[in-house]
Amino acid sequence: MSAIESAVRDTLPRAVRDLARRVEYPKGTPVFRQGDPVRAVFQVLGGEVRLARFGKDGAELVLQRARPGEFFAEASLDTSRYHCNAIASEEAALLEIPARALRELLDEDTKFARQWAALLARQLRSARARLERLSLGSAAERVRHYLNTEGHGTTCEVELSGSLKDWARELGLAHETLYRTLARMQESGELEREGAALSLKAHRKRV
Amino acid sequence: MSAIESAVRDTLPRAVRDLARRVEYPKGTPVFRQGDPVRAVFQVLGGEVRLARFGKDGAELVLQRARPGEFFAEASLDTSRYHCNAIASEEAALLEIPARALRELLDEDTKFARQWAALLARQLRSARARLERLSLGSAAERVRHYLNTEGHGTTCEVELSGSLKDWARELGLAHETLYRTLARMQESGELEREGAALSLKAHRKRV
DNA sequence: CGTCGCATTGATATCGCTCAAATCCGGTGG
DNA sequence: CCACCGGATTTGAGCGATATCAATGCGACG
Repeated sequence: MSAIESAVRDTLPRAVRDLARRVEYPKGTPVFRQGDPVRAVFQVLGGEVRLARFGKDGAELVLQRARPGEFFAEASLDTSRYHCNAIASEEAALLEIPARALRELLDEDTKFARQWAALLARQLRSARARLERLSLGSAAERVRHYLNTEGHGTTCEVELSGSLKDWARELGLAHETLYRTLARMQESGELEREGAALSLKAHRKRV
Repeated sequence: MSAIESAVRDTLPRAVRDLARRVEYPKGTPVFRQGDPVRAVFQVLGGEVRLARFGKDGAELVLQRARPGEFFAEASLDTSRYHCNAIASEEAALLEIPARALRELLDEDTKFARQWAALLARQLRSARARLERLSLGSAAERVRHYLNTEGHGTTCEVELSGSLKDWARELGLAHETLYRTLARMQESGELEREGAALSLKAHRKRV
């Protein structure tokens, strides 16, 4: 196990770590599928897992991208079945935390229960930020909103983790539209771009 | 206080009820504003409260509509400032639960902490459902998704609570588009409509 | 070297948004 | 009781932005 993995793992209370098991999934492997009975909650140690649903037309909708340190399926803890599909989009190392044991721990350890609630609240705020973003009408506004929301520093710097195509889907745009929008924003000098690093030039008020 | 209010109130543990205070807000009154320090979490006893943010262009984005029995600002419990505006869209009676006391209660009462976590998880699933909906490309798909997701029974019946205009904003559509879409869906026989009651005729597989 | 997926750009069509106007409806005041 | 008002509900017309289809370059990988 890498040092990074250890660091991630250490964010959990010992009690949880003792419950958990380390598992690995090759790229493209499903961790669970929609409708499967809920057996565990997961934390990503390394790699990436995507939570998605598929529409009848086969279009994939990514609900969440879980990166190292992040949890997923945590909203399913008190349901009987998973409500979406989890697929390792990169080779992934996961910490598998049995649901039953976690539930018991939540009943015993109030400190951990508080942390858990805070985790859920954070996810909820994040989901609402995405909602706000998707309700914006134009592509440029969504990009700006993303940078304002997720970016760091006065220039709202963002280091994209995946491909632009992935990002486009997260923004609810066709990837071609995103390319063009970025190009236009660079053209106008509003946006700075070097590979996967984006930043705003003229910083305007937060959304 | 009405019988309904009592029933709502009874869904809370006594310990919380003892902390809470009943307050009323006339239609249009702000309960709190974005940036205000977090003093309380709320449960709606009667009426309706909307949580919204305003874009720089003045457009309102409704993040959540809280109806009787529902909580709001619960995701702000462990933050220092509210991240959106709460406005009574109808005359509203609320239960105001001081944040500090609630935090203490969460540390003491494990049973309540579990309920609280379940509440957050429910909200999270709901937000993700909305996310899924907004990422759909066409107006008709969003309407179908809404009915499939929120509707009851095999025909996905839904009783709209507000105006169609409100619903349109929740779906991320211009109201004119929603009117036309509904009209076309009725035209094609896919949708049944009687005032605020909607239902699907030919039920197809869930999204 | 061939293949595959991402990145990019072009052309076109579609769909939703915007502006406009007419109607309906509930509530209010004379 | 009736006139009037504001907001919701429709419907129309036109524009523009985005999705879609297509083609090309490019880099990674076997």
